[in-house]
Amino acid sequence: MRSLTEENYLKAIYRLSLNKKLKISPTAIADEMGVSAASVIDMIKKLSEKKLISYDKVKGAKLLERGQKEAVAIIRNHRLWEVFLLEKLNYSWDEIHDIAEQLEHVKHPELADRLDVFLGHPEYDPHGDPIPKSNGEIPTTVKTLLSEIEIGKSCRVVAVKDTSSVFLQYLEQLSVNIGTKIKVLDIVPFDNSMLLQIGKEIKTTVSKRFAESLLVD
Amino acid sequence: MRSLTEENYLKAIYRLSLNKKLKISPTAIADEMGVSAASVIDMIKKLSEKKLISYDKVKGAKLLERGQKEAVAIIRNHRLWEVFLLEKLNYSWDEIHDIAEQLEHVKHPELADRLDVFLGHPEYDPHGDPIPKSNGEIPTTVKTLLSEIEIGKSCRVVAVKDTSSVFLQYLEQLSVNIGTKIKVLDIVPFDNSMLLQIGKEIKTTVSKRFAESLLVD
DNA sequence: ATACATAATTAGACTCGTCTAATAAAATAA
DNA sequence: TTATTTTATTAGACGAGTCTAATTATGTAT
Repeated sequence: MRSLTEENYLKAIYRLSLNKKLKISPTAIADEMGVSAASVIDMIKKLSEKKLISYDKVKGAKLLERGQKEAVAIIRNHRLWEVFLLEKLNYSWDEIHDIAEQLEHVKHPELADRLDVFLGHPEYDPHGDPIPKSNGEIPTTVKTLLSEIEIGKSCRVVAVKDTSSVFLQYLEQLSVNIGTKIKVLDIVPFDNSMLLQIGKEIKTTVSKRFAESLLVD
Repeated sequence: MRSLTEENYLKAIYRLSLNKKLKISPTAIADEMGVSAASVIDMIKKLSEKKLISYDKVKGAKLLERGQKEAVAIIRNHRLWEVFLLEKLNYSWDEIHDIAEQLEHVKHPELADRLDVFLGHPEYDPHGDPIPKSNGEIPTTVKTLLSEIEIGKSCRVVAVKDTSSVFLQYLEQLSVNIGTKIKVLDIVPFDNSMLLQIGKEIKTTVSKRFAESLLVD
């Protein structure tokens, strides 16, 4: 059985490991978790003893197979719950993270899988991050920015990159949601503004900045 | 902010308070929680200081207004999540309790209310316990045992009282689920067995014991 | 290569929730 | 009413996870 705290350390180390360049030092983990370096050292000892991570002063920390598996499972839970909160409970983008942070630690065999089925096997969470599969495999992120779509092509919104409320309100105004179909009708060469057909009804022009904040497939 | 442990004590005291006769003594709480009496004493001090409960050696412990409110909120969460797990994730009766035990502590304003809306304002959880309203009001349990239904009357299954797997499998075999309509066609005076019309298809006789294990409205 | 700065580690303390063992108080039985 | 049993309470310890304040290593710049 893994404690809440241990799980959070694994998650933090996982997150840091995504940035291949960076060495996962005690201080890096301390910053990520908002605790003191001393606390991190203690936990590193504990997780190493449990063979969840390896640690060496020069190379830093690294998830071992079991630790990696557990971290990914938690991320999977987190992202599935985010989808649930947004799609089923109509929470907004900016609220779901904190709640999912709690839900991700609820443990029961099958829970993630059942949630996955219930949600219709979503591939991305509402922030555009891929949802790991049951076996721990993480679909290589092929999410595309709307700004990369060519004239004449259509796509569907899978996530937002910017979650500021101004942006979200703008989306709402344009009736853009996850799943909304968008066709790129034209691109203005001057500033790369895009003329879009949003769903069936709306036709509008958006800035390059806007197009770089929407993820589509 | 309430700790997990504090919440569990409040819940335990609430549960004990339902049995009006019983004095809520440290030992009673210890038994309910599966901890030592010494631990309970400590927590009683803590909860009293926080004005969540009152305590007096002779009268025992009692929830104060705030404690009561918090306990009921947790129960509400628990029961709503149970409905979710059963109805949406297709978990079985005997699995939902343990998961709900974890989910009930997830905190966010509106979470319970949104879940309530999503589930269509259920009145009972799958064990037949009433789900407290948002304002803390608990619908007075008017659930009836199937055994109390008169000949010729119809009712709908709202919950089960017995959650043993033999019983649940029996129900499955009879196609009895929450919501299933049952009409009492006859009662055998000898042993109070009941002849039932279950849904449209099935007509069968069940024992008194069976009829006392099903809750209907 | 020495000096200064940063990072890692250790030591010791604190809080929370738990325990066992000892003691005090109350309830019950003889 | 005294003896016995049960319950409440206190004292002291422990593990988990945290902290601050040393201390020791490591790096970096001059």
